[in-house]
Amino acid sequence: MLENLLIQDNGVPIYVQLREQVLALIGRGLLKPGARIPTMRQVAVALKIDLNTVQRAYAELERDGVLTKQRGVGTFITEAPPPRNAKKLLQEFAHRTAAQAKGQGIPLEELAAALTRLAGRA
Amino acid sequence: MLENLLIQDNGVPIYVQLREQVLALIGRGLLKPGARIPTMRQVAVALKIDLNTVQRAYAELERDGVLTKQRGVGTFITEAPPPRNAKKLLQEFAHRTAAQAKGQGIPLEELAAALTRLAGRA
DNA sequence: GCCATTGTATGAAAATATGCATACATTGAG
DNA sequence: CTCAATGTATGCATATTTTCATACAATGGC
Repeated sequence: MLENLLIQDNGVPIYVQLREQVLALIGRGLLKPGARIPTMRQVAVALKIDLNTVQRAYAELERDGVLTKQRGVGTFITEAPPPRNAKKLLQEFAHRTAAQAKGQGIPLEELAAALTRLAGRA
Repeated sequence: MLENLLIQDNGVPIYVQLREQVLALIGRGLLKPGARIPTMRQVAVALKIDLNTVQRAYAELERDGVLTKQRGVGTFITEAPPPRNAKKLLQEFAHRTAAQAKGQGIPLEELAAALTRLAGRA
């Protein structure tokens, strides 16, 4: 997985870049549920960033139910996605995504189409 | 143009968000070469951010040859701006969104449907 | 039990981002 | 020339981000 990570000096905080890239890898299916991901120390060394910075990224991913950390063992992709009030969650997520897309100048129709295509490949 | 700008509290520096969104608007064709864009003060007031922050975003865009600032006059899109790939932007955004949705346990099909509904109400 | 591995925690320092206030410099309209 | 509009610049305060150093805690293999 380490070879798929790249930290850029573009003003975006390192922990944000790392968090988004892990999410992207999961989305592409390169990281499957239950899979082990590199230790925080490995990531820190490989990307030449601080352990605390990795910790922050991992912590946020765990807070979002994406990762599960096990002390002394390692960190893994969460097996079952967090089950919550699915409808409310979906609506909130959709609105947030719509706002982000609008900010990027991306038409919602095109985004919806792209997501449908991605869903088809699952 | 101001109505197409949206600053979020997602850890990404404000000046980065602003810079990227201006680039997105150009790539989308909503800002054409030679067109005048809002003054830095207008942006600062409209988005409720600091003048210095706008200045930084505009400065980087000028450094990249995207904008041309004229003291006492205004700021304009450079006549021959570097091309921006709208498709790539959409794909990247879609993948990122898909990853986030997956991490939240949201089926892409449902998200796509929800976004389509939101698009219809525009 | 020992111990290497891995995650967790803390405190300090430096760099960066943001807001706030203020002032200066240039341009064009009148 | 006068003046409003606009970009440019500076200093200070605060919060955030990152690095550095160091230590603690739990797990599993031996």
